[in-house]
Amino acid sequence: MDWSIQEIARHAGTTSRALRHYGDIGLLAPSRIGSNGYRYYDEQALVKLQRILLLRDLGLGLPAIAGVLTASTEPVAALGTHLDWLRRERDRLARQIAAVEETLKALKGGEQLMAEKMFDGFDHTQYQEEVEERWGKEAYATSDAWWRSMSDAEKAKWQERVSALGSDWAAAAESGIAPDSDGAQTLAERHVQWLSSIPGTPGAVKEYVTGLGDMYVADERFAANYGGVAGAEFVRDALAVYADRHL
Amino acid sequence: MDWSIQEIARHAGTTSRALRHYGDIGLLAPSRIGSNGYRYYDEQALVKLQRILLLRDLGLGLPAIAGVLTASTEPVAALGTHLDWLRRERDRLARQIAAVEETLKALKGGEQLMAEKMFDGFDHTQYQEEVEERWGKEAYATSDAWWRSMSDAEKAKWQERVSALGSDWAAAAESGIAPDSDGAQTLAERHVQWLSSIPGTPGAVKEYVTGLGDMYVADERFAANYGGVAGAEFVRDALAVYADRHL
DNA sequence: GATAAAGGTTTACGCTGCGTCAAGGTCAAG
DNA sequence: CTTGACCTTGACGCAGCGTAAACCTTTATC
Repeated sequence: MDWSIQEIARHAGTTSRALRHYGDIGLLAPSRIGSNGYRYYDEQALVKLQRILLLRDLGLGLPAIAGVLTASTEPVAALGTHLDWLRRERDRLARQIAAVEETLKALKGGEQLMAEKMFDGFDHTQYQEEVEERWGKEAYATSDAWWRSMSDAEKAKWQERVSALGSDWAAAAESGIAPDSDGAQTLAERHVQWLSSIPGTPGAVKEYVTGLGDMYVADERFAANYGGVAGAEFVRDALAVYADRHL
Repeated sequence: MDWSIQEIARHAGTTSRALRHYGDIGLLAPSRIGSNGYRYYDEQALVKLQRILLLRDLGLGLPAIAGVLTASTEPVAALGTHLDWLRRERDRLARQIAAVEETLKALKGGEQLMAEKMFDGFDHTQYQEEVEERWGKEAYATSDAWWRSMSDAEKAKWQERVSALGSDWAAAAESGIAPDSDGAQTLAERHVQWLSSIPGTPGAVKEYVTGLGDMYVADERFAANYGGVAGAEFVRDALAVYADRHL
């Protein structure tokens, strides 16, 4: 009482190719192989195949399925792990959808929306003098050209990154951890990397970084981005430690 | 004013490997290649790279990004298409999560829950005589062994499929479409495939399929699964047409 | 008994986006 | 001259099969 590969494939709602694949990876061997090389499957194999397909429908990977089938893994454990992964994936997708929606909205809304929010409040024209004075005209021109070349979508995304960094700093400052703690230093590293990604700036240069830290504290327009003066002080201290250690 | 591959990679927050990859696929070429073969990137390249990374962060595929960069695709269109895909993926994940959760619940809940709901109301012991009479003792024994060998999770999944099929039939019947319409015939095919997946049954045999159709109408315990007698009649007619055409 | 239609076999590339060796040049520093 | 850091070009690996390619077997038909 057995079936050919096509027959069992139709029975179970899959393809002969998949069955050969399962055979290749040792997940489900034919119950019998004819002298002509044909694969034949019996009822036991069909039952096993249905278990495989069921678990696969739930999204489990073939190795995980193999674990369950050989009883080397508890089904509950395997599905539990899998469920965690599914939920993380769902959350990731949800965030990505939100980001794309925002980007699209910005794209359709027009350009000038972004102009004021540049660099998260760091308007190019508004701060032009300051930047030129501190870092030279060249730096400003380069940075400006860079910003202008970005599309709205890119500007929006940039904004997102900037504000994410800002709120992370604010949260860290409020949590009461030390500026030289691992958590704060991780943020400092992100901050420096972010700075380095702006063309026309000195990037990861000690004086530049510490100088900026001072500026954040001194100028409340900047401080606002990090949860006020207290937050800015935290940022400054963390950056100073980081610069001292790595730059 | 240009950077080495590592430098620009750190600037932009990616890896040198990715940059080589982008070069290989023609997405972003180095602005200059030294006599030693080293890749160098200038500011224009950095800007382009940042656009690439931004779009990639939104989940766009590299080919789609290439389309946007070469201005052969509207960013709004590309992101719109992408958004649709993201949403479908999210929905698929949500359904899968629900399925896994249900399966887990069933697994943890114990075994006897399923025993009565077998075959969506088609309890083995309850209908044993009927099955034996119609299809012989062997068929029943085979089918029974098959069912018993399944885990709760598998039984649950099976239930799900059965009830999905039933409600699809009921909906089709109520929608007023003809039994020989494409929609109904698609369901008939699913139905036959489902039947074929039960070991010990004749499977896709004309007499078996049409006979079952008659049984669904004659026995209201079965008819209930398809939205009552009217639904069962619809199923019977659709199956008859299908059997006539394909079996 | 010849022939054609189904169905079977193995072998192997393709897809996504790089990570990760492998094997070996280049370059600045000690 | 030697390290060590950084660069190069291949090329495999991953998940799960889809999809030819090239070639037998079995089955149905004439």
